[in-house]
Amino acid sequence: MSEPTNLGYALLGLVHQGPKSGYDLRKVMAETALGNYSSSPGAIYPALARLEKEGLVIGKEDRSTSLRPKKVYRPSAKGRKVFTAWLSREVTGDDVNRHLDELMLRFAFHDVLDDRAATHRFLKELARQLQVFVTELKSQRQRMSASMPLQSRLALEAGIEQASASLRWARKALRYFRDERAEE
Amino acid sequence: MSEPTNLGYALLGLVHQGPKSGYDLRKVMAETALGNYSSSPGAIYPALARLEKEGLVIGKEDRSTSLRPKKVYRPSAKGRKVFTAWLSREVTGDDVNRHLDELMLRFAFHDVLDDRAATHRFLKELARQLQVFVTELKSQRQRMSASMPLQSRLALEAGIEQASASLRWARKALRYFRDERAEE
DNA sequence: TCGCACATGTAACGTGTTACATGATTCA
DNA sequence: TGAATCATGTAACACGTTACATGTGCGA
Repeated sequence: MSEPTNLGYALLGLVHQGPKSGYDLRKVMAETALGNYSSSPGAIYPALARLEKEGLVIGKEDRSTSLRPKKVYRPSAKGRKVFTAWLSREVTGDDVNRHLDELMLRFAFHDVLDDRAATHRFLKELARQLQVFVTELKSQRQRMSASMPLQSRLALEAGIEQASASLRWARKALRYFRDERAEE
Repeated sequence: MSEPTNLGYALLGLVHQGPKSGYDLRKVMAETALGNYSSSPGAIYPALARLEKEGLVIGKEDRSTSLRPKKVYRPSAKGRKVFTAWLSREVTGDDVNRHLDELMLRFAFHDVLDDRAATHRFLKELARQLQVFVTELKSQRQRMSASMPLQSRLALEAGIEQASASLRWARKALRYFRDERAEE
């Protein structure tokens, strides 16, 4: 029915790396940068329940250890399809502007695609859109900096620096996914 | 009763720059980087209503132009106090990790404080915490990069680059707020 | 036996998103 | 007269936060 949230996609991505229980997932979320998408039980467990209800993951009770039975999740065929479709989505200007975190999340799981050309395209488009974004921010600075207090101007500067850093990163990352046949 | 959200603080900050209607605020939000905190009427108008209910802003009907009366907001004394208290809050490690956006929002409005020493302290602490954060990310990279797919490793790298860019920016910005008497 | 890590959930709450609704004023 | 802009809102909905609840197995 409805689309997973970023948290949902993060969880779906993690179970692609091997079957995991809710508790396992919580730990990974808490210990890595993925923690930005929350690691609290009040978010994780309902998110898993939603993924299961939508048929994107399959949960199996596991009593192998005599512990309280834990539920281990793995992606379903549909889950794999939805996930790779998400990974393969076009990179839009709006994404770069407002949802850069989601783009980075997608990139972090791009190995699931196992398609160097697709990742190359992703980074290429990301770099292009970041370039546009940086240019926009700079023209905003030019237009408005005279009328802004020093602090606001510097805050805008911070945005420019961060976006520029992302752009440099994307260009550097591109080198790792250059296609074998020189493709441009 | 309850604390304003980032959107609430953004609006409260904007009315410090001069009385503004909901529509004015929507325009500013839509046209600037503040747009990250939403510019949709379904967010702005309820947020303003909350600020008014909490006594942080005062809304006045304005019929000066014969238009449909528009409501113009300005901060109350309490609103100014709450706002400056927010601006003056300590910079914590958790903030840097998960709420860097809020820190930048606070900095962008720091001119309201009109206190160079306070802004200097803010940036100093921000730089310190960013340094800690970058170090943490780098040690995470060291510990885990061997077991991660190339893409995840690069995504972590992106986080490091962004945080480093913020750190460089904070150090540069510090120079603008050096206290007159050399204070360290 | 005491506390900690393991393990899974629920309930209330606030808020942002999307979509809808309404109406005045200005200009072509 | 019709469209664009000014101007303010409401309602349904989904989701994350916080806090709570419950119980197991293990090591000191």
